Amino acid sequence: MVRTVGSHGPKTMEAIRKAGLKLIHEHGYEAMTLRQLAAEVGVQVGSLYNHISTKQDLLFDLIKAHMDDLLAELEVRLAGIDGPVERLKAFCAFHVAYHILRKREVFIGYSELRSLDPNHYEEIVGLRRQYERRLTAILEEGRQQGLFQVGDNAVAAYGILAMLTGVCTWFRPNGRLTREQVAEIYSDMVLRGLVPPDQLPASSPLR
Amino acid sequence: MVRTVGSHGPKTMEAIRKAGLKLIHEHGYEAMTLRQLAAEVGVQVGSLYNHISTKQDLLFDLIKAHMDDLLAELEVRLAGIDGPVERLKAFCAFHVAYHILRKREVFIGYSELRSLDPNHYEEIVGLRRQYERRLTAILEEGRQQGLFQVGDNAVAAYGILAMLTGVCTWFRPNGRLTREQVAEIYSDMVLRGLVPPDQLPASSPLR
Amino acid sequence: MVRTVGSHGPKTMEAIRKAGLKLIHEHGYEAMTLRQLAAEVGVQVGSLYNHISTKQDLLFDLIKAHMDDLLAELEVRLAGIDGPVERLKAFCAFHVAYHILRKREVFIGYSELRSLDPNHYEEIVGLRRQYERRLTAILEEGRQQGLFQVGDNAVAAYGILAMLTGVCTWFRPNGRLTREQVAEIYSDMVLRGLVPPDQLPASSPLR
Amino acid sequence: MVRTVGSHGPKTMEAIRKAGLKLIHEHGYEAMTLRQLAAEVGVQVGSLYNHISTKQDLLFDLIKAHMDDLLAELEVRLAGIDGPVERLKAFCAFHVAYHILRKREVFIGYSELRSLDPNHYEEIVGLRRQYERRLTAILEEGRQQGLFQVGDNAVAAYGILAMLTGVCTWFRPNGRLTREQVAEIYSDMVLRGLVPPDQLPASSPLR
DNA sequence: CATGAATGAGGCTTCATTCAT
DNA sequence: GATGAATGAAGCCTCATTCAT
Repeated sequence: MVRTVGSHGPKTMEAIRKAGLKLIHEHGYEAMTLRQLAAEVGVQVGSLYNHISTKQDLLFDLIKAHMDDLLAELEVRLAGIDGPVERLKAFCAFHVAYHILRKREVFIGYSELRSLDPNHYEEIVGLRRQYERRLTAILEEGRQQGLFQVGDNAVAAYGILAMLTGVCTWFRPNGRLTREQVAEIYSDMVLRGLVPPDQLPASSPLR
Repeated sequence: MVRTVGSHGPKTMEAIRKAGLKLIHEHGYEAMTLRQLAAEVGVQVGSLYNHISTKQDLLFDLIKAHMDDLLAELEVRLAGIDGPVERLKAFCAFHVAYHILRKREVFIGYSELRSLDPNHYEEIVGLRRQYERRLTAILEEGRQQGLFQVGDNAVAAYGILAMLTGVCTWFRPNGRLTREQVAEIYSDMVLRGLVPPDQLPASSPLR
Repeated sequence: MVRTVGSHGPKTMEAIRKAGLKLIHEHGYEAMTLRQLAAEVGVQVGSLYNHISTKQDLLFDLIKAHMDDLLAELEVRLAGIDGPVERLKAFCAFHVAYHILRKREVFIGYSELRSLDPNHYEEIVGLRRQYERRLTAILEEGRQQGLFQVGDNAVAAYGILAMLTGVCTWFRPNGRLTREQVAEIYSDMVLRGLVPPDQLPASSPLR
Repeated sequence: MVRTVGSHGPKTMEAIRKAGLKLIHEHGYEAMTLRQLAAEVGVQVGSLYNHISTKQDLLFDLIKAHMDDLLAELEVRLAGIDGPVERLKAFCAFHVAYHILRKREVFIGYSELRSLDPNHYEEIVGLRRQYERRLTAILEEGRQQGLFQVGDNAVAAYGILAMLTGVCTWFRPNGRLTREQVAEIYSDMVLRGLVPPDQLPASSPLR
């Protein structure tokens, strides 16, 4: 249990967020105690309340910040990319990369939804729907242009998201495959699941 | 909220398991209290201890029983089916069906792993690996026979499992699609992600 | 700090009420801690919650029981007594006696009103008004019969109640005066404050 | 809720006393928190300690100042008044007026005595006794001159003080009666409770 | 087997107070 | 003189677990 003794002043809030992320990821929100959190930060339990208003609020803050980032970075990534196939590839690559790099936020964002207060829950679910709509819009566009063969638009979106997100479960930074390789493999799988072979871009080797 | 008031005799243990499943699914293991459980069963808290030895043990029992069933039923389903393509289709259909029918067990089996004691954890993870090996074996067989084009065997297995398992997240019993339709859609997506078009069985319309 | 070690079973609730009365009287509701209460009862803090639902509820219970008793016993005391003068004397005697015998309940009933939840507060204030109306009814009756000379009915009632109630502040069980003597002195003062001398009953010596 | 935002300089202490008076009256000393106090003053919690040394000390200051004022103003009021009957009337009128005008100080001075440290408690009780002795001296003088008929000197004093003080409980500034009328009514009641009718001054109509 | 009550640890939160800036 | 953050104790309450009846 690392102890950043003497963390002080405006840095404390950042330390709390970081420690909260770590502990909630490890033990779950319900199982994490503020004693653990305070110890990890290197501070007395009561001092936490100079920075957060409630354990519940800390959870919401973390998830909200994650969702905001996710949406904002996706926007940046898709900007200027045209055509459903290229946009889908970009989406997949982005999703995999983000989910590898911010594994813990992602995990918490999914698994601790039920620990949110009803109001907080609604807000986060709304953001999540916004994100999903980015993908369904691409699928719909591709379908209308006759590029994608999709049994059901929504089912396909759910399936794709679940598959891509699964990367969090097993990816290890120093494993056999690099982040880019994994993104490539997944993008391929998704595209081949949707695009008739003769429409596949030449750049996608059937390796 | 079913409440088997005054449940007696050997039925109580069954009621506890059922209520536990429900409550852990709703609130999570850490968040569920034995008071809630007792109330759901229609019994006083102390009485639970005539049937379970520990809250932790109840969790393990539920997950273990689920894993045993999963493995046993898969065995039954694959029995007598030959050829990687057909076996893969059977696997997908089974996985989807089971995950739809026993949503709560499945969810708990994934999300509450971290709440298990180390020993219990190891045992369950072992069973889970057994299950995954059933899939990788099929993939490997298909690859060796030149039927599947897989970038990476393990990555493909993880991707497939994550995608199929995702069905729990969104499937609603009385929704637009039947269980069979969903199984078909998913099987298709998986097969097309792995099998070169000319190898696809005629029975799989590219609808 | 007396410790009734081993208090058990159905006696515990009674012990809690008794200890609560004592401690709230001594330190005030806000200042009394459940640690103190549990220690006084001879029990762990958590055990209190097998008998009370909340610190606030204990306070309400104590005050409510006191008000119910006060009203019930007054009814008994006034039963069968006729005529405003005799009824006023009986009221005074009863009030003084009750307030001497149940000093602590009385004190708490006054001073901790503000610590009650709004709902509880309203209920108790309603009962208190009922009690005051018993006195104003007597005063009004006496005034209509020309027996009492009262500047203002309500002011007189408040004045009388405040005076009589003040006995709690100073009376000591083994002091110079007996409970009956004090009741007599107070009754006299009240009657002489209201009744013209020629209407005073012969039984009230101007000693 | 007046909020003197940004109160500066020597005015802050006065604002603290005023806010303290209000909040202790409303919630009681134990229930009032320094956070509430600071908010009411329009200052951060820590800043309070530039003006007070302790929460306990603030309480003592407020009560002590009240008692000092009470004694000093009584002295002024009684100065130059001769004869037990007139002095008693003056005492009653003063007591009622003061208790109406400084309701909150009075209330706190009674009800928060028990929240004082032992040393502070003794000092305040001493001052209170000084005040009571002013009344008993008048009663004793009247008795020796054969003007008052008192069953018991001390009991009478307690009774009178309790009655007069009770005015705090119900008087409303814009109610049916003026402060002067109430003082008159109370004085009458007290005098008639003590003075044989033939000794009553002509100025006191038996209205 | 069920119950009700006890335990002791620990949960989140708030408190009065201190002190560097 | 004001501020914000730290402290450590303590607040009420809930928990899983035990056990006599």
